[in-house]
Amino acid sequence: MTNSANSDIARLCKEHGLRLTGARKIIMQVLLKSNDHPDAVELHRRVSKIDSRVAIATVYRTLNMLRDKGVLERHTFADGRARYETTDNEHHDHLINVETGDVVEFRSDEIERLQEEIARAHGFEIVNHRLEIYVRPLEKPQRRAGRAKA
Amino acid sequence: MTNSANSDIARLCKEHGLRLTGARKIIMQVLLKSNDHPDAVELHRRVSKIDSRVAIATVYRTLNMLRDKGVLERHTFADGRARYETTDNEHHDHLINVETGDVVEFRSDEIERLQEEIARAHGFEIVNHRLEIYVRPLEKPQRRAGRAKA
DNA sequence: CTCCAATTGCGTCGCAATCGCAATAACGCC
DNA sequence: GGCGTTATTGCGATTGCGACGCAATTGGAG
Repeated sequence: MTNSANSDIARLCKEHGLRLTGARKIIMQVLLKSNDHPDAVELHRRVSKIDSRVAIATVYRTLNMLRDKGVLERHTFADGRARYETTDNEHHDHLINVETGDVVEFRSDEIERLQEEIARAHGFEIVNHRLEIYVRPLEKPQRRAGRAKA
Repeated sequence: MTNSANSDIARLCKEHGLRLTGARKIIMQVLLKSNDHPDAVELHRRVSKIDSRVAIATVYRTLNMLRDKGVLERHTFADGRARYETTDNEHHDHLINVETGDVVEFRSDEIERLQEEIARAHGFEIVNHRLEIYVRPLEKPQRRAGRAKA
């Protein structure tokens, strides 16, 4: 299992003319197995668990590099910290659970299309966009007047 | 012209039980006449032009206060800095011209509705949302292959 | 005019992110 | 395998935005 990931990482580095260093290996390995949307500090925490010598500056540098190469995407949600995810084939937007911080991905072709329309109507073309919906779990339908207990 | 603005400001302060101080008068006056979406530093720059003694900390404090009172909205676009605008009656989203930094407001009921749908479909209710479309002016239709001149 | 709490200005802090630089380590070459 | 070159790293310091503590100032009610 680590095998395929390893070769992916090696290939990625080769393709972009980057040295396959220890820090890079670990950081990319952690990234690839992260399905959530961790921030740099959280990533550093996970990386440190594997090799505590890796500096957070290196995490930031690697993250920026991978973003520049198009391997990663960086999102800055309302809490301020930047969070990362590996670029996937298809664009998507985010639902953010304000109670837990969890992120759910979604995609709406209809919204995408409407955005295009709006931009064009204003004489623009879209470079990029971001749509974040901050949400809270729906109360389960209750028999009586539900009251959230403190 | 300064008159009506002045009374607006005075009224705002009264309504919220705030002292009508010199700094406040200037900051609010600058805010009311700003149609763009300035950040705190830019606001401070403008305020300083009127009274250079006003500290940026006061600008931040006033901005936060006004946001808490619902008079202002704070947006954090992709560049990181928070930008402010006076709250208007109706929610809107933003088109941001990446070449100039200019901001255009728009609203799409259809997009709003779709968001509701999506959130509900995932078992959430919307607390808040933000949609920013980063755009670039459409090339004017040209006769020949248009080339943006440097 | 007086008094006192609200407000301000200044300096400092906190946090995320970046940077400069000396030390280290990939990797092409032999 | 050993070498030399140069990218990369770790460290500490720094930046930039924003917030805060505190002493000095100042609205504005009486």
